[in-house]
Amino acid sequence: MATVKIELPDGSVREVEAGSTPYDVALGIGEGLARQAIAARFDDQLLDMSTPLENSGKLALITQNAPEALAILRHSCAHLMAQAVKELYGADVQVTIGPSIDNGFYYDFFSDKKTFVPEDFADIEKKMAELVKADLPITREEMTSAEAIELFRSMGENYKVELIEDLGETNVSLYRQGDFVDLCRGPHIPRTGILKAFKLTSVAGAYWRGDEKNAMLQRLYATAFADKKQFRAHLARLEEAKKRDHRKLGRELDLFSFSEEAGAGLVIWHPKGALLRTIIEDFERKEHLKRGYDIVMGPQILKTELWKTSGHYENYRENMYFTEIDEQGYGIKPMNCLAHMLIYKTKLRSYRDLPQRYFELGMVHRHEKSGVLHGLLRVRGFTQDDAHIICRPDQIDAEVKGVMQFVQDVAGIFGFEYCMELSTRPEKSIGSDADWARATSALKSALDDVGQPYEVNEGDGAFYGPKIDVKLKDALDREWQCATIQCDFTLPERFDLTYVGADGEKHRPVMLHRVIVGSIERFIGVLIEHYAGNFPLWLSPVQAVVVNVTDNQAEYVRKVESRLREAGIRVQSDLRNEKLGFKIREAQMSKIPYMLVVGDREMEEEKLAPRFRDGKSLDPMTVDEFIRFVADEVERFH
RNA sequence: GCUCACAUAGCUCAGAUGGUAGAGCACAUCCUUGGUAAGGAUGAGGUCAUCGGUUCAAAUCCGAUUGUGAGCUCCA
Repeated sequence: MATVKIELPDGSVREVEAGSTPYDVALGIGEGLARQAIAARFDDQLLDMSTPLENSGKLALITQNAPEALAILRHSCAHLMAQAVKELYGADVQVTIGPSIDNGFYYDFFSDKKTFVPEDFADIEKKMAELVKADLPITREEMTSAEAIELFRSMGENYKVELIEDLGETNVSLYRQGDFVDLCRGPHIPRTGILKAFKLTSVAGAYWRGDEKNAMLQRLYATAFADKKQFRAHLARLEEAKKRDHRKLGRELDLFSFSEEAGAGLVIWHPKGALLRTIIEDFERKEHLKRGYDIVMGPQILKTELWKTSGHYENYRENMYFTEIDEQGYGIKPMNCLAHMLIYKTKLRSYRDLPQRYFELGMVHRHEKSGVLHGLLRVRGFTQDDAHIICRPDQIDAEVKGVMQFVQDVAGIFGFEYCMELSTRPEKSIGSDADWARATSALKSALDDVGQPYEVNEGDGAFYGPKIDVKLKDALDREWQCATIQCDFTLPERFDLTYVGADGEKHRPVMLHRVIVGSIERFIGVLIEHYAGNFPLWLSPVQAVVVNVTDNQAEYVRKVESRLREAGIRVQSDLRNEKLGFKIREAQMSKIPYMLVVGDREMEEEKLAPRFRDGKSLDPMTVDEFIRFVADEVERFH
């Protein structure tokens, strides 16, 4: 009998009969391990515990707690859910695909008879639990594509037939558990009994193969974990995210609202929200001036012809709002670049004048599809911290690096981690192949030079050029697209921008579109969730509230309030006829950083007693001391 | 835009099977002057998102519209 040599992760080598399975190997090491292991990695391939090992190689057993175990477990759980659905609803539904995703898994079903509703979840979960209890073995089998097509066709599973036909393989693998069989690459756990913690979470529509021209499927979302403890931790995370939801906090903190009467996706900023915006916008202006940008402003509407010149009319029309007055068409700007082009063109530019960096906090309107709107994170009118850098080709590299540094500085100030992505030419685009290649390599080399790791998204660029996207990671480790740097050779061409070079000839400049936080609206939404509404002192719209204990101190409180306000502190006083505890509670719930308590004791000493929103308090201090204290803290955090 | 669900007082939510609405918080008035997360009493607040239909009768059933949510597709 032939033997093969199996090397284990600890370096030890076991010699086993050819055709032994990972399960056999695991059993040879220990029964506990054999029970714990759900799949195996052989060289670089993932295998089932029951796959025969015909060659020598490195074998690692994947136990339930291994990093790659969760995806396998969830994928198997998706099969379990599909099995339950088929047993419950039979021929009324067809199965399609069911992968594992970040926080769980889903399975897409087609049915024109059955519509899934959340009330079905309990039935499906119950059936899944039964199948777990039955502890069905999950087995793999291989057959030719023709046989598999025959099999699925006989079962009426047309989507599976289509999948196999498109795969174009000679052989495919199938997994079987009880009466349920599914086309699948694997690997899978050995038995259904291993699945312990799962829960259906939601139902939603999804297009077959993600294409809106295809049939709408019904997607059942669910989640699964190796054990109940991890499952509870996941639910706690969801709970935390829900508490931080900027739509909820936005209302509670009285920052902004939306109005059905005004229109969907149009933000209405309340005093505190508008103040917060103003603080961020002032910060932006200061930071841009510091880095050699010029502040400019363009009009809200520009003639339709100009949008034709820029290519927006061709490529972006369906997202634009148009209006017509005196038989002249205008487009409401969805981007800020046009006016910046016009500024550049107002005079002859020398190579010595470049780069020109035009910065605008520009309000743009885009008709986003109604279904994508989401609080502040996706709106129809928003303000970009937009700039267009018009430079010589030899300056691209330094400018891109400058922008990347800017992004990193700002991310640091707000306490975000970040990652970057490079997006290349999409199908619908303008410009020559050569320009695209140059622009793409310019961005790439800037990324490479600073040693910034990045992912590449093929075909994800803007219609006029490739881009670097920056994703911020918030306190809950969620990613948000904010900054983007886009390289554009096309617009200078279309607008015939030129500069006079050292040689006295006219040359074509290059343009970089870039935003740092992206949209002020979205960024504030992200900030609210990142800080859970507890803005750092320098951002808090209300930094302190002066609270009296009894009416006796009312006049002194008013005096303190005006002194603090004169010192530039954003302060309120709360003189309402309520008990101290009540006022403290309200101030704390509105997440005001400092509550300044004033009773007879403080009044006599001309002091105030600060208390932080986390409940900690400081020793009483004078008004001047508090003013210095606040100035220090603001200084330290930005 | 597509699929499914939802829309009752400023907010959070009750209101089987059709018979013109209720709670808590918030708000107002009064009492209370109370030292670090809710003092008490009284009161005012709703064309049940909008429009249409079915019915003797609609918050409740049906349709359309608007808005919202979860996704899909798209995106700052």
